[in-house]
Amino acid sequence: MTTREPDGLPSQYAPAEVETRRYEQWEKAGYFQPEAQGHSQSEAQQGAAAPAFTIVLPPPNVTGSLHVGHALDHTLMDALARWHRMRGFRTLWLPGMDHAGIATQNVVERELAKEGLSRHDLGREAFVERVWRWKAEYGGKILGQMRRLGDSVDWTRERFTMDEGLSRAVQTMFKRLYDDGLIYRDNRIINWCPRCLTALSDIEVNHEDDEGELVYIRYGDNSKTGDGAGDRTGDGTGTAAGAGGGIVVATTRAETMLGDTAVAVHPDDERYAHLVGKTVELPLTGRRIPIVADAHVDPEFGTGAVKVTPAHDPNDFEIGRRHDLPTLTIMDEHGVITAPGPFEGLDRFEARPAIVAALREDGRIVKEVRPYVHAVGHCDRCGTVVEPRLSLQWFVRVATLAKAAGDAVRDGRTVLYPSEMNARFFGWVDDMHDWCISRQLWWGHRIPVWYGPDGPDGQPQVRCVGPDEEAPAGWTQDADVLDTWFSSGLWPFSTLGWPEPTADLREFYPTSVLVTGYDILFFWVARMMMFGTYAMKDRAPQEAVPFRKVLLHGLIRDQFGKKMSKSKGNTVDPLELIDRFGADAVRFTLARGANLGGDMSLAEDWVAGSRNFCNKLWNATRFALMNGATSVRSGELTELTAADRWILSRLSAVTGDVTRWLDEFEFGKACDALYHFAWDEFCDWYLELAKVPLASGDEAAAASTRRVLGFVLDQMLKLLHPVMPFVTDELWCALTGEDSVMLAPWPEFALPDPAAEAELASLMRLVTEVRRFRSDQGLRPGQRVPARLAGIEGTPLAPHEESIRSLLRLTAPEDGFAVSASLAAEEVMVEIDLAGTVDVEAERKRLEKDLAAARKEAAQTSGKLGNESFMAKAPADVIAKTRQRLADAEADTVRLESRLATLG
RNA sequence: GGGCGAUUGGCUCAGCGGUAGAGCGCUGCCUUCACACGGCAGAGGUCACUGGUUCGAUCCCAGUAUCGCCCACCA
Repeated sequence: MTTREPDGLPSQYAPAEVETRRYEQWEKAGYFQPEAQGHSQSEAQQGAAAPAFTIVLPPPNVTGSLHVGHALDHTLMDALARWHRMRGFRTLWLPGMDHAGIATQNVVERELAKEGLSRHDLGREAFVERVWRWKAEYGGKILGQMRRLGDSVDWTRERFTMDEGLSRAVQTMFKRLYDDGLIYRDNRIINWCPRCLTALSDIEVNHEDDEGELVYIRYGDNSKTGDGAGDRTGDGTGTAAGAGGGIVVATTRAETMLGDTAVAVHPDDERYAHLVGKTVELPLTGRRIPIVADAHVDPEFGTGAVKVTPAHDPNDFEIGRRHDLPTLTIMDEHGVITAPGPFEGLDRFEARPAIVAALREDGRIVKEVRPYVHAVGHCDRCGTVVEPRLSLQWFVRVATLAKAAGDAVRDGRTVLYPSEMNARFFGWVDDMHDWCISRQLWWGHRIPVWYGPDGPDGQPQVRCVGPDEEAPAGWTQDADVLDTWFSSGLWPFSTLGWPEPTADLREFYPTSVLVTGYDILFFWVARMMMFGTYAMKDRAPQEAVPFRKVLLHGLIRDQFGKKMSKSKGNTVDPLELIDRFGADAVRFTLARGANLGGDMSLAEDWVAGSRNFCNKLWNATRFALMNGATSVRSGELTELTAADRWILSRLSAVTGDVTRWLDEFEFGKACDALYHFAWDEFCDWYLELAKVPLASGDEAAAASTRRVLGFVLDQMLKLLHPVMPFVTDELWCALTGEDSVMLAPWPEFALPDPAAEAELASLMRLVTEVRRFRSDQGLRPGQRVPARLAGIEGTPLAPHEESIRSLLRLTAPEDGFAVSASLAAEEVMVEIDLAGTVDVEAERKRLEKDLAAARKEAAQTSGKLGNESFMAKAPADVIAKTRQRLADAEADTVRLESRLATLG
């Protein structure tokens, strides 16, 4: 039940209204823009320009909506941005979106299909126009969702990979690479998606284990004697080339045999040495093809003989080049057989069994068919099995670019977190294939190359056209567009105005940190580093890299540790969680689970737990306000009690810890530290202790406590703000009367007090001990019990007698007080009058259990101290600690024995 | 096929060469005047297995098992 209290704050935090109002206020005030952040509050930085802190948002697909992976990504980025803003950095978090070539085109094509149209019915220009219309209407849903999360991005600098400035950047980059000979066009085997009808780069292909068949086929015919291989075989050279003659090859893609133009064996393979240079007959076709020797062949695999299909397999293509074999294309772009004959017009997956069946008509040809599980490439976008296809495409020559990217990490100009990712990164950049960048799509950046009339060499003239150049009249532009990742690779600098020498580029590049899941380290990070170091090569090397740090966080799994996927139905919608628990709760849960390098699981229960934490903060602040707390500066903290000095000492520790953890991207540890400080130390102990002076009637003591309450709360809310922006802003403003905590200076408070910590630790041990007794005795928590704290005078706990009595609900001894139980704790004998109702058996059981534990501990530690090897080799501090443990255990033993004795 | 990581209470995870931690869940008591989205107390683990190094191993090393991820042009 929510009741409205006199202080104006209801007893439960209601996130929805606060979130909407606060976000609007922040945006309106311009806090997200570095220009409006007013960097004058930090004395340390006066006179000097505030340092810049930059994050570019990994641009989500224009087709996308916010999933829980984004929510984690964004929470970490926003926490970093907010933290740096509070520390006085000119902070820019730049948002934007990716045009997502294939994904977007597919979406719009599906929409067209509902109208019975294909993109070809519209034509290129109208189709692209239609995609833009789709974008205007439905695209970018994710941007609105980011506001719900509280993302403090600078909306005035939002960019899109297809907007005019970025398109110029793309064209400029292409032209520079082209002029430097780093872009070329070639006829090569590329990954082809027969459904999307476009080339794909290696990273757009996912390898999955599929069940297939390995078919052993005998090439060459020994039913007739005569030329070729047949007449020399059958001489016991093994099963491969054995009885029956010819040569047996193994294949998983039987249909490609129609395009075979050779059989290859290893040059050192003695089984086949006599066949090299001969020809065999290719079944079903009547063609004779040569047997060649090539070192690529693995003699151990299959029969050691490989069919060679240069037009349909990348390895075979290379073999074909080395041996000058013809390329025979037998399939069209849809994966339909085009080779004349009975299989023409069949889809590749229909042709495969059909061809095996046809081969089987002659019982001697198919030697064996065995089930075979092997990795097959699938289109990243639609899942269709990728077909290697020979075609004319554009490529980036990556060797030098990739090396530069690798060097940036090797030199420490860019640091990966966690560093375990270095090995993966190097493995990738050091062995990268040339990047196929042309796509047979309509949605994307058109390749800026134009073709004219034939030149002197009989080939059409080619010209790469820069952004400020005109193509010669009458020439035609290349029909293809660029891979989406080409433009995203420019993101850290194209968004800041490159290639123009803008002020933003000067100030905010290199960006400070890139935050992303480790799954796209290679997709995207490596490319940005290749392009960034190249585009900025006129800068000093350490200023050329696109980011100084890369934070790679784990993936989010469900509560059972399983990867989330739509097909499993175990996805979590972050917006629904925000609706139910509030954005701060979702953010805190994600940040708390974010351990460097580790994946995290997400369950609703934890979000509920974080929601409870928000509410705890809410009520702690409400309590403080109801008691007249206001924020003060640390200089106003005077007349401090031990409890005050204790909480201030703990605040000092958590301030240092949180700052350090954030600096190391250890969000989980920072959140844990704050959670325990706020809940266990501040709420459960300090607020309870504070009730004594607040209610004491001693106005000086109450005023001092109000100041400490206000100060600690003020600092604590600031420390929490990067991760929980909404609730902290609302509460901090209620406490201080300021407009927003967003630009409040980050706490640097340090007032450690070991003596106070020791004193309060002693108090807590005593209180806990007596509470346990009370619980064991079945006393209701609220029940007042007469008690005497015998012997407290002169101990460090003496000043706390009133607090102890308050925490334990102990009343002063009155007439007729009779000790029915006494517990020795912390040098104090707590004598309690239970009016004779003490449960002796329960107490005896408890004491005997504790006594057994204490004796065991004493025996163990004493044994250790009697061990010569231990005493000789263990370090002094360990021995000292062990001695202390023994002393404690012995003291406990004595104490417990005496308590047992008093039970009678 | 290659590389990397994981294996700790019911669940999800921290931790770390020297007395096992958290959150949630669980048990008992309690509407004590900030909060039942709460308070207090409590139960629960031979830190995957087998060896090794060490005075001492959950932690270091080797091997085994299981799981996960990334990379991959052996047909």
